[in-house]
Amino acid sequence: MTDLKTSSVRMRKAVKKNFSIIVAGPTAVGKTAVAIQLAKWLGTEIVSADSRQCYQELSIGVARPSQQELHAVPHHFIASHSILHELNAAEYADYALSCLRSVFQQHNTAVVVGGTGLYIRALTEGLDAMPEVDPAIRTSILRQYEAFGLEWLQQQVKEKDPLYYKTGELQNPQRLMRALEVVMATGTSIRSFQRGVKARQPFESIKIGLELPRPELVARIDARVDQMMAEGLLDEVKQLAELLQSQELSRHAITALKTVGYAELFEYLEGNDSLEQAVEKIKQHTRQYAKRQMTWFRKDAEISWFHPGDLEGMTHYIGEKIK
RNA sequence: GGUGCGGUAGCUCAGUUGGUAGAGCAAAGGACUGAAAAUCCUUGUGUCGCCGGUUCGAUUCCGGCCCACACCA
Repeated sequence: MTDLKTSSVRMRKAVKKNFSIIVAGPTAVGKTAVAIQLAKWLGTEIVSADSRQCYQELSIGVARPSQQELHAVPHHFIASHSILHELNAAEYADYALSCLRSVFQQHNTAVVVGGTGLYIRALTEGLDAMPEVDPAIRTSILRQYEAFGLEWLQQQVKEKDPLYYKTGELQNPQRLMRALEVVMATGTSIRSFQRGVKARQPFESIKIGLELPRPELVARIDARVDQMMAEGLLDEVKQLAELLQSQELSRHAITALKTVGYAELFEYLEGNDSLEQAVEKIKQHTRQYAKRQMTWFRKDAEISWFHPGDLEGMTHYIGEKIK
């Protein structure tokens, strides 16, 4: 009798599974609309995987979902953080995972949408555990790099982390500084922490990629940038400039402001470009960004690709997977 | 009409003391483990404005023409 009971409980546990429907794709392809439709269809909530829509201070330029869209389906990781406290992929993974856990208390599916490939990977596969690095070490390295340049950085890495020097990107200051801060903090090469082990997450991922023919995507990007300008992106940037001034901060010190649509308009406000030039650059840089996103997502063999209008195809595909 | 400056890669320009040319940006492809809308890597044949002349050889020198800009009339 008791045996039977425990085995049936076990059965139910084994059958019960949580699914994250991951919606990925380049910027302006139409992810937001698709995610909302899918979330409604599944009767569940959305966790964003967008490294910029999470900032309260950025709205028009990062194509944050509208109030109406946000009311249609509960969203997580949208306008939830401040540019004054920047986050990274690891913090995102922790945050998003706890969002998913709470969604899974009520539902056995969740929709994850976003164009930030690294964040999606961090959430679905986890990141290797890395040692804490004293922020003072980081700032000191950054200051010295700014003072002495790339050659100094390369020399430091060569001396302190020859393994990274042999295998890393020697022209990429961000990576070199990261490698350097880790050896300086721990005495051990960053390579020894990068195990590449996939974490076992409390859900199964179903990855959906959205794709449009390039000319169509480019047309959508151009139209969306024009619309952002019409909606008052320039005012949003001016407000940011005021915020920076009141905090005595340089925009260059805040990575979240190195965002397409913002950096170019700051250049305009600083008198380095005409408004027309700035807008043209926003379009250009958005195209380049979309291309980088496609490069990232294309090599993920787990993604099934759909036209953003093919909702039927997506629901059919998801239905097969979760039944 | 005159004078000056220029016409070289899709764009902005560098250069060749005569042996057919190279940067930045754009474009295309790629990478990516705590900055990721970030950061980085790879890829450059183009009647060197047109027509003549000099020369073994002209994009480079000379002449003419066309075009653009500036100034003078």
